[in-house]
Amino acid sequence: MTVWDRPEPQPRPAPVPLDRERIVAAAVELADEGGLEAVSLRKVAARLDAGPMRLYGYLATKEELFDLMLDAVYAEILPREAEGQARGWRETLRAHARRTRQAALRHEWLADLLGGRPSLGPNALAAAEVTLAAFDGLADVDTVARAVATVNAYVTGAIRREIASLRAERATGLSEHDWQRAHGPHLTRMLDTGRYPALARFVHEGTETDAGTSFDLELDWVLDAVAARIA
Amino acid sequence: MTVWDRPEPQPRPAPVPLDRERIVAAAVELADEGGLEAVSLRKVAARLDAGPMRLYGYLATKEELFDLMLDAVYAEILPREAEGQARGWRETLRAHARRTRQAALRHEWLADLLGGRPSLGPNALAAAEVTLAAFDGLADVDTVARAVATVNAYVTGAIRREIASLRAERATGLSEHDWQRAHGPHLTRMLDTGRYPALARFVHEGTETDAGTSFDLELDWVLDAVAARIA
DNA sequence: TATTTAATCAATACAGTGTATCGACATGAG
DNA sequence: CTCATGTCGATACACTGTATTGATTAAATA
Repeated sequence: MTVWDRPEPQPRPAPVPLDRERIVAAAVELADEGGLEAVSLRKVAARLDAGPMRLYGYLATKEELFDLMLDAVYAEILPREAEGQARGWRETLRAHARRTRQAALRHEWLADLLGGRPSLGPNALAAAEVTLAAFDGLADVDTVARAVATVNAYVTGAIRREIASLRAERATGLSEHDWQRAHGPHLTRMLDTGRYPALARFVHEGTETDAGTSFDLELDWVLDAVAARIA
Repeated sequence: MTVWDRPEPQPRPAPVPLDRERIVAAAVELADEGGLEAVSLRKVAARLDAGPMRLYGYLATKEELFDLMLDAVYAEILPREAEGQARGWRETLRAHARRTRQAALRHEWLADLLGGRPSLGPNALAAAEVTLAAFDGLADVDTVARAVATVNAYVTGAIRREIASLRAERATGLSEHDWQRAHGPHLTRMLDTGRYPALARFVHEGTETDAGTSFDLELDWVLDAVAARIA
């Protein structure tokens, strides 16, 4: 019995009208401001001028709130009606991946939720639908499923990596490149031990590439891999 | 100033001798038994017959404990000395990915930590070193960095996905295939709405493939993509 | 060796958490 | 107008991470 199975309680002329949408919106606000850890049922309820226990009419547990928040973000990720299926699987997947990344930049806590549990909300399903439909008639179901799974795994991992280093940068106030050299004297000291010669070369000689560009380039590698199996 | 920067306190003839290794071992035990959420500083300390505050001589914060736990797992992931670099980048990367997955099956909480913050512990660095060294002389630094980043992103995402559905299965006591059909009546009902025709086809017609096999196959796709750019 | 200094320890305390319980209350039905 | 249903919010509980504080111990000095 998940959130998606239980109907919302009927609205009542209460001190403050309440529904899941409002609850989730408040939670998303809090998370945008202070990360997932800033989301507590008490604070969410407070934003809605309600007692904490009031929420338990709409949610069975805090995890369910996270599920709802995630699905709310999937709503943002869905393609506009306009940009239809006419563009082929590759463009569809690429666009979906990039929108997901953009959503994660707007809502950094998305990185903590992505891939954390199966997403079965209506918007997550709709996103899956769009993606799968883009392969209609192009390959057998299992190949398509594998293709989508592979790309999604990459997207999840890449977003987590990017957000993780974004947070680390923010915590130290340095760019990633500088941060790698200055992060505590630790990394520098480790590299100077000579125990990581290859790694040292990469840290020193590597080019600092824009995260968005890296994401797109790597994504293209993965899409190429898929293309090779679809054709 | 991170964990890696601070030396361990000198051992003292205390009621119970303590060091980071022992602390991390206790934390890992707890996490193996009850997941990350079962790890509290109080419980870790209790396992070591120590007061909770005692740990703060060895850790500055709970997050640091997680960092140490993650690095402890990286130690398990490192290749045995024997199986050296002679096998080429592809085998090196593949083996690393599979060992990472195996570690995640032993320590499911790894899925929650992977990609969560930059890993700069000695073992994580050693793992990076081995991986990067496998490309020595085969391509320019930036290409190699991109290759490794892509594969790692896939591995992170794929492991999270697998552990997530493993947990969901366990929670409902059903196989994934059955679970998709039975998960709350929700998914079934959603699919029956006809709003997700492509998705419905995949759920009904898709073959239930062993997770390990899927991981390996998809990994090979990604490795192919890398190969195409290295050669 | 005697005394001071420094460090480590455990206890206490605090503010916060998710959620179970339960009495008060308001709403709809009869 | 009365009664039953079901929601609401207060209280309570067990637990969390960690700041603070004195006591106790070991090391350094005289």
